[in-house]
Amino acid sequence: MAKKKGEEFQQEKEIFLEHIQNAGLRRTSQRDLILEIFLKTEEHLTSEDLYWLVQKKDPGVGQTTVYRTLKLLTEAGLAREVRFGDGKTYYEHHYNHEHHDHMICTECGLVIEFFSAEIEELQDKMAEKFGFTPTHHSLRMWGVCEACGARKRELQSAPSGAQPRVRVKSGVAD
Amino acid sequence: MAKKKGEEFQQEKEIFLEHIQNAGLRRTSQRDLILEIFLKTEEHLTSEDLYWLVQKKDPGVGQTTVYRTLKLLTEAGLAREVRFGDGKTYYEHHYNHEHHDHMICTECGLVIEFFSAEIEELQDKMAEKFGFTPTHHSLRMWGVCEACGARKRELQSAPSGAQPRVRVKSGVAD
DNA sequence: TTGATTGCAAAGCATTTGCATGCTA
DNA sequence: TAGCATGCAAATGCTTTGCAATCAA
Repeated sequence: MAKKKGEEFQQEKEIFLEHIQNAGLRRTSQRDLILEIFLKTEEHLTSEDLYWLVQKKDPGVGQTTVYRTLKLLTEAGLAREVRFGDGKTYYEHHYNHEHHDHMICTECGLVIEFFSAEIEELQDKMAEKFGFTPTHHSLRMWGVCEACGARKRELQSAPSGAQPRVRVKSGVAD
Repeated sequence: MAKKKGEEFQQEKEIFLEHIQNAGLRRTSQRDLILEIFLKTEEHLTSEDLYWLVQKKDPGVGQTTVYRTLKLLTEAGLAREVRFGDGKTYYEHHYNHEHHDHMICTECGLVIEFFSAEIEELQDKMAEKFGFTPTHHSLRMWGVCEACGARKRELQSAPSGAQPRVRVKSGVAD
């Protein structure tokens, strides 16, 4: 649990530095800090989420820099953008993380990550059938998670207390 | 080709009227016109696309009404919202249209609709495994379509002439 | 008549951009 | 020192909302 500062995520940090050098960019304290906090947070977070976390460490860092740095991390292959249908862009770890897809509970906002090799295979087969060469994809399912399903079955009409972290807007999909 | 006004899409129109009545809403000339034009257009279109088409028939109709009516059509089950990654919301026909997913060419903007019962089945199986009850889903693949792939293979370095209808932003996904 | 509907303008939100200042390499 | 990076404010793009006037039922 107790690790020295800077000892973790060495691989990721090297990747970032390399990307920065290859692109002729510059290393800054802000970028270091944002990367550090991003790597430490094993959740889906928005630019704003990350901004507030960064604020706690260094109130001088601006929103814009967080936005820009997240783009950078994405380019470097460390982060991946995802959307769950509430209009915000979430970021998740990408490096050393197996590709996966998402189920989103429209009741409590829970996000379940899953992976199915069979589905991926069928997708590729489908693409091939159309002469399509896929570079990336996104599969999301919305619905009700186990806990919310059970809760709903019991208390039929009571309004839920906790607010979902991801509130999906109106009727349909994305 | 020559069909009398009002003879087409009777089913859809009835569904719309029914929905309007059930919800205690009112039938208006704007809604009729917007529905009419939406039904006639067998493409993915944004609220703005539809707005301009409507404008040609009745310049008095406002953007807002188109937005609101598209939401209405979605609620009535006649339309479905889709996003292709350019930040806009597209609408497609939903009634009497088999559910399908999308491949989006990041070169020319071509959108291919496809359906795979096997994939759907595996999705449901996956969901079940997590105790998740899905209500709807979205599967999209981005990549290069057949034509663009061929074109790229030939003229390696010439810039493309036509602009894609759907221009996918920056690096990643959604 | 009543209350839903419309269209305009203004507001909202998440994100991006312009620009003067600050700082890496 | 050159020019990338930063942070602020302003701008953007899509969508929603407030509101007075209009109109369907």
